[in-house]
Amino acid sequence: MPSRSLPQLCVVCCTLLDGTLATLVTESGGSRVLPTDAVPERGSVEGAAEALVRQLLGRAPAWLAQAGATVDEGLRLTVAAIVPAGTPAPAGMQWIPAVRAGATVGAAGGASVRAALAAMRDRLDREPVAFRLLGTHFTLSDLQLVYELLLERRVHKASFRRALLAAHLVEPTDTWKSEGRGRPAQLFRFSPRRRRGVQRSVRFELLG
Amino acid sequence: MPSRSLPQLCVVCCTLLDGTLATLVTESGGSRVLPTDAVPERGSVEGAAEALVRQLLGRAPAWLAQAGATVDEGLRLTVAAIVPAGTPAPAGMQWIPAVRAGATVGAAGGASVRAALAAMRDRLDREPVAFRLLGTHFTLSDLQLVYELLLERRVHKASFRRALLAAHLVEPTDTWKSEGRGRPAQLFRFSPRRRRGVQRSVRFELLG
DNA sequence: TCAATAGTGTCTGTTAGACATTATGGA
DNA sequence: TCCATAATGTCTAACAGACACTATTGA
Repeated sequence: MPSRSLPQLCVVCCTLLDGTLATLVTESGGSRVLPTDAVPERGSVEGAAEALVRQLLGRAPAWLAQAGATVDEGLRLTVAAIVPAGTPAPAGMQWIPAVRAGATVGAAGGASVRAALAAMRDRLDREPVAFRLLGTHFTLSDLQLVYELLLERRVHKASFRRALLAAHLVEPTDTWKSEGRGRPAQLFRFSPRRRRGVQRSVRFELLG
Repeated sequence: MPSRSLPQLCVVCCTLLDGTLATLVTESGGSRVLPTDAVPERGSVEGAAEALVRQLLGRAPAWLAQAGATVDEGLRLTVAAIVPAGTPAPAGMQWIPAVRAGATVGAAGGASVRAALAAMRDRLDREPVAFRLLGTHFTLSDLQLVYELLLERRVHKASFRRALLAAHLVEPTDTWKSEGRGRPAQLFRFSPRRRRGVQRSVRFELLG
């Protein structure tokens, strides 16, 4: 039987750091690579990715999603993971800005980072991606920042808040956060919808 | 080295048949299974899926997308594929309605079918999924039917046509299709947008 | 008082969805 | 004539985006 490289599992672990999206990389002899492990023979892809994050950071990710598979030099699955802001990087690892990560972790790693960011963006309106990047309590400005980072575009403040509250997706708490200057911001909690809102129109965002 | 089952590539090949979505299955000793091949050691997942469809049906798929990976008993990648309506099933294979396929091809196969349908639905507004299920020419009623099949909900006719034409996503031809009864319908062509339309609002379709 | 950020009220143009109506074929 | 399907016109409520404004803190 010919030697066949084992399928690899590559995790793009993202968090919020200094107002930007950051990705976990391991320093490996001068260069940086994404954390990787072998795909197990039993279980699930998500379970293996969760175990890998837990082994690296000491805590389970708050959210996970598959982001694609490639076979350039052996099969390689990419999983996007989210850990809440404030998780420290252990020795030998670093949080680096996601926008720079693509150029830092090699060609295959860069493709994985882009695929993971796309997976998070595509699920932003169906899964609690933004809420998992934040903690349990957050201001609406925090939440808007996360949406703008993931969508890579500006979001209109008044419309954002209106739609958010109309969907009953967040609920206010009785605490406020003061950041030095400016009016203190009210803290909100994630409030999962009971039922899917009526989806009305059909979107055509099609390129060529 | 322990024997390790090779990664499998499973294709959920869909087409339009008698006004429903149909999926290609192979008859294998009384039971039906999804077409499967080994994942190659070089190349790409999409390339391998395309080759498998070409080998089965004698033609390349009109569209492809990865739909996920599972490791219940060995690694298994699922790819969703589309071939245009009218492609005949070769000997030993069958088109069966996609809604029934989930219960026909076993547990793992059923999960693959559901994942493939979800992949098509999720990309419906970004990629020409519906147009690839149809031929080069189609009526707007045909197109609306495909959207309704993939979204699994009714679509409002007037709004659908308005949004479609406003996006310049289709262009009329000077031919009409008559189906026996009723007024003949004008045939349209797919007309890819040059640039992405301005994306405005943020959607919150979030469940719990 | 000023700068900075949070949050709201109002207006306007766009559009989704409802509904009715016309158009055009076959039986 | 009747039926079936295609296609369009109009109305209304909802809503996105713009803008201006108020609110509340620290410096």
